Amino acid sequence: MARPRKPLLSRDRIVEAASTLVDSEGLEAVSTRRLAAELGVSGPSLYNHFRNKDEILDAVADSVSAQVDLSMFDEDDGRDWRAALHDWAVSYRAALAAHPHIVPVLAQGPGRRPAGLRVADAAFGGMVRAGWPPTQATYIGALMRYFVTGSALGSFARGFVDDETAYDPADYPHLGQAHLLADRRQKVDEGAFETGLRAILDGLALQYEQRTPAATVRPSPKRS
Amino acid sequence: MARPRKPLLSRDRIVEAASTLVDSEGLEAVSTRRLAAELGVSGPSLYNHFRNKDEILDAVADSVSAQVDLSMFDEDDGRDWRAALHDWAVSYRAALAAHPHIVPVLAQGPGRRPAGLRVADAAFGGMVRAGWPPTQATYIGALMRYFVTGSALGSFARGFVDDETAYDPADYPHLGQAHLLADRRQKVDEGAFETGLRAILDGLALQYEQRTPAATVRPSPKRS
DNA sequence: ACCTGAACACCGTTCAAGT
DNA sequence: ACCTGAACACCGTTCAAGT
Repeated sequence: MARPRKPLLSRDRIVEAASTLVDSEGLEAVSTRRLAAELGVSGPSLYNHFRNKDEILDAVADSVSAQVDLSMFDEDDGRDWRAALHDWAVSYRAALAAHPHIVPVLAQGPGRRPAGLRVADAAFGGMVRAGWPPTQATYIGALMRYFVTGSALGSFARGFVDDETAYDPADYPHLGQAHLLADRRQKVDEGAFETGLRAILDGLALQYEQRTPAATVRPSPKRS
Repeated sequence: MARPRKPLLSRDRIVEAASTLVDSEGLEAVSTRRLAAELGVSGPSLYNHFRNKDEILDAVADSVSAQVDLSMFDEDDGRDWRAALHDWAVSYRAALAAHPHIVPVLAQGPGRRPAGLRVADAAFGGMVRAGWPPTQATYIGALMRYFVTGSALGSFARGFVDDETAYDPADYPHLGQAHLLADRRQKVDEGAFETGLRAILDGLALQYEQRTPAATVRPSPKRS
């Protein structure tokens, strides 16, 4: 056929097909040839739209970042910084959990992914407006990302073998067999996320009270 | 040559060579053929010692977990749970930071990696002995792992392009150009880790005070 | 500009054959 | 038991050729 009058491909179509493939069969199922076949074209066609395979995967990862709700950081949103951070973390984690196979790509720093940077930017802006010093605001955005991506990636619920005999209790004196069951593992992930999120927010609240009252942008929430 | 009287390979030698290769040239440089060449054997030889390439990488990851200091959870260590958790997190992160290229493998849950499970087991045991209820102790081990692996993996210091013009300020109104410079990024990682760790420990301390004083592991955990 | 087939330099893994 | 070369079924990417 060679070149058709209407392009067969577009970046969006490629990203969409790649996302579907990643979600249904995992990262390793994505080869340029397989992906091209899924799109009804030959492998090298993709190189008219992306420089290489990594850029395609980056774009897939970024499309997940784009689904993270950032409205809690809007100027006219009523919530205080703590509630905003909480809601953000929950939305962030939900977005990643919906596409677990791409998380390893997404977790590797915001790098050159626009939506990933937008997430960092929004959180930073929200914290500064709430009265956090810029340096601290940067740290908060980063540490929340560490925690959320870490929890989405390093889930207890994944990577275990569902064969209790694979884990000798003598090797792990404290870790009961119960911890290694599938049901239990998912509860561990949820509990650990909630516990960790609460601890982070409580701990940040202490730091907020003690912060050097340098930059306040609005009336000032002060301590209650 | 075929089979020599003394085996040319061993699991340890393979893991060592793979680690060196991962550290020096990154994950993608590790192919079974390249690794075998580095060891002076042919590719398929590796399959006498490992079932597949993934098992080799798991072993490399586990050798990093094995370097995490766990002595702070020893029965006769004087530190309280908070100090133990702090020192553990710092040692944990240092171990990962020393081998950044294998972190994506390591971060994917403790799975079937013995040393990874031993890390989880030790932390759990230490928290229970300090008076945390078992459920909370499990959560703490998991959430700390999320945070530490997330910070080692998702570092701001990696994945950025060192070309300021690549990031249009109009796209990220709050994120100044300064954030995107290499020096700055490393400081962000350190600051974010310290700030996050402190927040987690402070927050957990609040939860510790309010915990249901149900289980203290010795003399007898039974409440009834 | 955008797609193609052919080609290059690789992969992971299996397997029969050697000792 | 442990290594080999050959082979299979793949890879990512380049490139000249087609429209």
